[in-house]
Amino acid sequence: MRPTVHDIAAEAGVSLATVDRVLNNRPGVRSVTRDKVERAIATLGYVRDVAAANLAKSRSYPLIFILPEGENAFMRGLEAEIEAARARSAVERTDITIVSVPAFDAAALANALDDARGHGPAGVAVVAVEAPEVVAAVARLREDGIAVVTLVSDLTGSQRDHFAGVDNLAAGRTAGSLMRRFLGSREGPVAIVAGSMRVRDHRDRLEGFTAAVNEGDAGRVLLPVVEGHDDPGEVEALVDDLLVAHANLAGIYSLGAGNRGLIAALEKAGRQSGICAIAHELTPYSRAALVSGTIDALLNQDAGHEVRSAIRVLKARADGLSMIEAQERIRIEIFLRDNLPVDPA
Amino acid sequence: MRPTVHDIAAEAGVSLATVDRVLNNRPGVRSVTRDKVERAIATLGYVRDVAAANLAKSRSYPLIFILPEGENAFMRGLEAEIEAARARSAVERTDITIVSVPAFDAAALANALDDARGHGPAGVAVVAVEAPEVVAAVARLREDGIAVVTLVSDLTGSQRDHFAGVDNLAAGRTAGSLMRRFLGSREGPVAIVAGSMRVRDHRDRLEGFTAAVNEGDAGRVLLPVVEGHDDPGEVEALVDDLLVAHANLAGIYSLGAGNRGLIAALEKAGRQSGICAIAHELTPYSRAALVSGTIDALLNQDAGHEVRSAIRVLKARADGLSMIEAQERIRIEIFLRDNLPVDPA
DNA sequence: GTATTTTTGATTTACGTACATCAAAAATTC
DNA sequence: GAATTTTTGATGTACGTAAATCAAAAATAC
Repeated sequence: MRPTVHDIAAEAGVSLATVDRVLNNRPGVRSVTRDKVERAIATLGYVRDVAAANLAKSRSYPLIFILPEGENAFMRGLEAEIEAARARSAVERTDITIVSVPAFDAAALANALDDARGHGPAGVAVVAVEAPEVVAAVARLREDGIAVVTLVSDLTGSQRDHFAGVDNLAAGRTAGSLMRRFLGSREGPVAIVAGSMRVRDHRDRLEGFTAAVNEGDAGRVLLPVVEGHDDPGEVEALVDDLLVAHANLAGIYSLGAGNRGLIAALEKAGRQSGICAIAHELTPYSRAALVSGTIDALLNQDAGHEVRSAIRVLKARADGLSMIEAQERIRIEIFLRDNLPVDPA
Repeated sequence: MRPTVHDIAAEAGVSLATVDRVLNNRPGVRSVTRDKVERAIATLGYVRDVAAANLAKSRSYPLIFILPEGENAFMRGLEAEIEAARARSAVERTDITIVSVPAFDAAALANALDDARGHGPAGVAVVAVEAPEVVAAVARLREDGIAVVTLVSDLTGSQRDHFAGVDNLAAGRTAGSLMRRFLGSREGPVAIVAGSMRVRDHRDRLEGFTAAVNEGDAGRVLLPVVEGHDDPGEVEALVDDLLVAHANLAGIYSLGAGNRGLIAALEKAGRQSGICAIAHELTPYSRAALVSGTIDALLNQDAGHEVRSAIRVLKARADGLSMIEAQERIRIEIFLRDNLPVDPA
């Protein structure tokens, strides 16, 4: 049987009230006594029964999720997963609020973080934009003892407790390696379409891709990176131009969102162009393009996993508990036509 | 605020005791009254607070894991994950027992299942071997109201509640597709090394691979499947023979375990042989071979995820609760040298 | 209508923890 | 050594559910 507070009291030779004072760092305990109790806790290997504690406290976890607005299919999928988590609120004792901010707008994001702080939540999950004011806003949250998790895109130099997202350097490398192997000896340059170099994940992917696609001998020519700001229309125009300017284009790596535009441009050009296309994130559009052969490979991060992970970590941090590291590792999923999960629709 | 049993009692106009009788199907309630209570439950959207209920019941979940013995690195890794879960028993209210049985031995497995039944656990997780006596043993467990989850390898036609493992048909297809794309126009046949056709996962992988590697035109010659029974020594001898017999061998697909033998044979032959090797399961050996370039791609199933998933599902089933489907989907992970997770060691 | 059985209500204790109150004991100050 | 402050103990209530007991009420049988 698992030891309880009563066992600690007996072991330490103090009353239940004193054990309670130590466990919940309430004042009025001499350090000698505190030591006795802490020794008893260590000896018995006591761990607080979180379920019972939460019951007694009627605890709930108010959490705030901040993510970019706009028609980015991945972000809307992420939001759907947060909604799904909200539906489980009763069971999980969470109370989730979703806040939308303009994409790639550091000032707006910093404001949203400060607003969140005003509500005194137990934790905040945020899709970060890298900027000093955002780092500062996160620091303020942490000073108030609010747990912070970055979601999808990390925030360099910040005090965030955890990053719920993939290793984007490795993701870029993986894309580069696949591009290299899929192209084999085929001639022609490779184009790269990004969203914005303002977000860490895009920068990381670019770096990884560039390194891996030319690993060994290769000598593959990479065209200058173009930015489509995750906007389908913008991306489509950019890819149209690329296809015109480079008749012998061998491959395209789309490392951001707006794949609807990429797919439209490629299909206009006719897939017989034989261009090897690698993109990110499984959405209804990109899925269809993978099945039809317009896209050759998709790298994906499981939005549902990220959201559930963020919630677990925020709850654990709010209670000062540890987490199961391996469970919170977000995988870089590689989808070919052959290993697509069953369509949920 | 979430409704409680008190709210139901008030809503239905009955006493707390009656609500309790209905909720825990105790006898002695007229069907008219039972209906009243059930309507109140529906109206208020009551869901039992599992944490509070478990506290009141001092409930624990005795679980039994049955897996094959032997030096199969993947299975030993799986066992380590079960041990890790056992270390969390106090927090998760589980009480986990591990049972080992000879590999590929249906009779021994059926006996182990019957033994497990004798202990009256809340649930059983089992790495299945396909055989009628195993199916029958699982049926007996289910008759006793014991939840059953198959782990890694499924059991066709059985009454198991859930399968915690990957879609091995898709895994085989994925391997085939990668082999086809990686080989490109390179000449030469492809060899296939299996463990045993007695387990469902190996049969499925073979089927998927065969279909995908020759998709489209391809016309790749596949050598007859050889069985190494997941034994490194046996596998090494088989691969040695293959390399001698087929000087122009283009690729090898190892769909079972015993990769230590495969790697040894390939390295003896010298990797300049330029054979494209694709195998399953990330272990210390296969990881090193992937890094060194002896193996080109590894398909993996996350043993930790499978174990945690099995536990979640068994607990939920034991309580008659539903699960988060997406969370229990075990992914087919594709590892290249470029997206290897950080070495835990 | 009485006797019997079945159904329902009222009440209590328990699970492990949190939190509050008040009295008693110990330590500190002067 | 008395007065004051700090520390500790004893006790009770609460969280939401489970489970048990016993009495009261209602339904059924004869």
